[in-house]
Amino acid sequence: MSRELKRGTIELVLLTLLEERERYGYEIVAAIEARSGGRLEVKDGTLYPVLYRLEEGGFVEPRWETQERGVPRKYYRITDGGKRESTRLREEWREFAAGMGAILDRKDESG
Amino acid sequence: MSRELKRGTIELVLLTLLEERERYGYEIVAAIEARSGGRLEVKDGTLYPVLYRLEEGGFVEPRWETQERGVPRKYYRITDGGKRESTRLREEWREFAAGMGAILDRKDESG
DNA sequence: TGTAATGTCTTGTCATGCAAGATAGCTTGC
DNA sequence: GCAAGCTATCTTGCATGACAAGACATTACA
Repeated sequence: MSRELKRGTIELVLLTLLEERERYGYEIVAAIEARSGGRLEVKDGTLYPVLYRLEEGGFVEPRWETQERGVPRKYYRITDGGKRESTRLREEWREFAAGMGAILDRKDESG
Repeated sequence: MSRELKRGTIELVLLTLLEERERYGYEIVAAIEARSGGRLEVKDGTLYPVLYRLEEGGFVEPRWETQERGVPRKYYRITDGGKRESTRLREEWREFAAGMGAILDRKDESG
């Protein structure tokens, strides 16, 4: 999938997944691919910087969890501000997708 | 509308409009805004470089038309290769939008 | 021993939308 | 005559962000 198409959408994807429950980065990467039926893929080198941006914006909060075995995991929880941001971004996405649809799907000849 | 969301979609929008008929740049700017119901807007400083990329790729061909009055217009015609590219980009967009929908619209709790 | 999976993080690169400006012809109004 | 505004194309430089590539650490399995 084109790199450029994803631009501006990853924040929304992350916030949407975190609205359901706390998750850690590595888990999110797999969730995105599974949920989208393999249509979307986000690399970890992309994901972590996005999580930091969200954290700086106050949209998510991290929490380290040490495992009995294995590497420690950094869980992210969405904040109230994050939920509002998620709603805003989702609306923006819908508007954009509707605009694309209006251009791509039109069958009449006006304009 | 967010600048980032548009990335990677403008080529498809232009090719789609040019599949209907020959158009010139200034006309395309207005058509995009009108067609999308104001949801999409592309600036001329964006449009012309995109047209050059499409021309370099052999997807469109320009033709100058001198008006009886007014500034000369550069009309662009889509090529066969451009039509194939348009189909390819449209399919890519549909896959991407479907992937986004799968993540944003899911109501069940699996995954 | 080495290979792969899990897990987080950083640096540098590249593509591209657009702000801002230039250029030029025509029209309208003062 | 001249300013303002619309039509129309073009260029330069900047900001953004996805990601390739690598580092690092732990666990598991051959």
